[in-house]
Amino acid sequence: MQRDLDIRVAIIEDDETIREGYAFLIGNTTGYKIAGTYPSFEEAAKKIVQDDPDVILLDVELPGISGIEALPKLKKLLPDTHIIILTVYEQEMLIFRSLGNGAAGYLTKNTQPEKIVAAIKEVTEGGGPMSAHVARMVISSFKRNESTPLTRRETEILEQIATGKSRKRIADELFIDLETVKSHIKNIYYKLDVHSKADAIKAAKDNKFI
Amino acid sequence: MQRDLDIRVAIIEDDETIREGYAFLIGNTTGYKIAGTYPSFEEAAKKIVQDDPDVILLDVELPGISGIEALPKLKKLLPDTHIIILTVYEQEMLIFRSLGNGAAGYLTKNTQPEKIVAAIKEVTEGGGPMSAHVARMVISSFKRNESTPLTRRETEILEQIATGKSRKRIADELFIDLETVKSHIKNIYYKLDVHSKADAIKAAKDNKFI
DNA sequence: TTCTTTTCCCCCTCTTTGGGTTAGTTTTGG
DNA sequence: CCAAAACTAACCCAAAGAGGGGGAAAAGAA
Repeated sequence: MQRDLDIRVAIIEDDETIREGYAFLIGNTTGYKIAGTYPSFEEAAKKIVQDDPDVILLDVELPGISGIEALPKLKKLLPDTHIIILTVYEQEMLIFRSLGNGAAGYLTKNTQPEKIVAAIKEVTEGGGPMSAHVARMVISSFKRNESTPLTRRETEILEQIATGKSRKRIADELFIDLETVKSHIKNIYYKLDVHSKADAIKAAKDNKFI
Repeated sequence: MQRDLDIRVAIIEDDETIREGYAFLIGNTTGYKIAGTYPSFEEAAKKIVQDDPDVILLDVELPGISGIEALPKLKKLLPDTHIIILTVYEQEMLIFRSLGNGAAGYLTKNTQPEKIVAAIKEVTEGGGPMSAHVARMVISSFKRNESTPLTRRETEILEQIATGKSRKRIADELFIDLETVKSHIKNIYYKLDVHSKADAIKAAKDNKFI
């Protein structure tokens, strides 16, 4: 086995059974090597830089500093290392935050062993491992709520407001009068039961009206 | 040529050159047949049901009713027809929303002819929006630009601004003075070379700083 | 026709924004 | 440890914008 060509994998996971199970699996796969295993981010921070992994498997729910919080810190310690999030949950928010925080991929803990190894290989080659289930969830999150109380024009105007544009600018771009935009906004606020821009944007996004 | 075995393709695209180009290309490929071509959704709505296509190539930016708006209407008219989105720009959000609304795939208009035909074949065989290519795109679209000129605090404040909150409210929620928020915003504007909220949000989103 | 949507008008007050300039404290990196 | 960067805060100003009150005409769809 040529040590220098192996993909070096680190595991940060508090559950010993899972941690050792993954380590055993990966350590016994040709082309892969365990660079280190740690029960928490605090432990990992001490040694992970000299252990120098190519890929880190990171549990989202760690004791102390959570995986989500640890993500940017790990990225800073090891900018070129790919991080794959491990979680039992498959929740939208968590996925978005993980991906937005620099994770290269996302795996649920019940993923089959072969797929875990395949995912590690994939991220080192520049891809992102994403199960069809997760992909479907992410894509469906872009779906609008069809039972919006807002009319087409109101939705359009609220979208523009959400980009930070002024009422005047929206009026100009939609070729309508400023007063018309104001009227629409009054109706939007009434329908969403809010009294400010920020609350309208939040209410609309929460309900997927925009 | 056995008419009944051909894959029937419809094109909804306002640009005549592109429309006829695609029609010529597909019509002259063995196994494919043009079921109809239309310059707008309004035109398509009149005849597309009796033209009965297996696959529809749909432009995102149509005059009148846009492609995005047309998608659910087409799905309702022809529930079993696969729809492939056509776009000039790589408008990620638009593409994702399309996928969420029932599109089976997307193609940019400069795609090579062979790939267009391949994409049509793929969707008729069940390859949908969960292809590795699309999944990769989803992940990369959530990745922040690591070489942001903005500091952590500036990014945080710009994110808050992007939600429509006032400076006062941001100051309160971050437990800092309004004047501090103003200072940060001045620095943000200077760094992004903009002079307004809307422009800062756009510049930051375009560059994936937020 | 009737209802909804879209359009536009007037009034008002108060908040917010963008910009100029300076400066102390804290954190971070070499 | 020291210097640079980041974060914090203060003062000034004019202009623009936001939110809310009321009303009403025109266009479209049901």
